[in-house]
Amino acid sequence: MDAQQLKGHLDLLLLATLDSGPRYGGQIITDVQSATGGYFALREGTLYPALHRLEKQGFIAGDFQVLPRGGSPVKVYTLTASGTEELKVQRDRYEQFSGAVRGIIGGGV
Amino acid sequence: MDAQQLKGHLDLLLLATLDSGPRYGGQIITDVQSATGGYFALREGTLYPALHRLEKQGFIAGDFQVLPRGGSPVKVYTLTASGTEELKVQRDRYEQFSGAVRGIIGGGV
DNA sequence: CCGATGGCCCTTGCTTTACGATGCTTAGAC
DNA sequence: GTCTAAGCATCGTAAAGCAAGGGCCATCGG
Repeated sequence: MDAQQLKGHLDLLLLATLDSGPRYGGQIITDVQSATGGYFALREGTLYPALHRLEKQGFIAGDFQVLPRGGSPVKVYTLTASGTEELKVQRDRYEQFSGAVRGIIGGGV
Repeated sequence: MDAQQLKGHLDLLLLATLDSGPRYGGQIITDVQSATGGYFALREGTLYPALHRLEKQGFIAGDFQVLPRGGSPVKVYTLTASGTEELKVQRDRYEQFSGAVRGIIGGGV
């Protein structure tokens, strides 16, 4: 994977991941990796600042919880109402981006 | 358009654009913009450094020419053989990237 | 009871790269 | 000779993912 390739698309991926249910950091990394066939291998230094950005913007909400299986409390992130809206916006923006790229590499124009 | 969205994909767009024929700077900007319905509006400060990168890597070759319509000489860039190879590689990489994104935002997983 | 281990969370500095603004060079018009 | 315009090039800035390191807490082994 190319690091630069991910820039500008990470927020979309995180919002979309949380759209299917709340998760904590380690889970997000695992799920993103498995959902993309191992293509996106997020690092902690990538994930946590991104989560904090999204939380600051009110798109997701973090809450420390103790899991049923015990262990230390983990910070579980949940998509908020405005986060659902933002997901829709970012999805549309990605479709525009994707369509624009196809317009060049696809048509040979 | 989001600036960050373009990161890591610009080289692909430039190679693909030159794949349909040699062009000079101003032409590339115009063609990319029209081929994407105005979505990608490249700036000079974005284009020229990128062209120099690609030229340094041997993927494109620049040559000053005087156009039939006269005027100052313009630097016409042509896709090289290794540039054609690179285009194929980058195209595949984009397909992987796109598939990975779809795996997350599409399936809702 | 106490130290070691591991998972999870967070932070700091680095690197890459698109962008904005600015300047230079050349050719043609007057 | 002077002036204008198009195209080419460059410098500084900012955004964001990455690598590396540190701290905390619960569990495990001695």
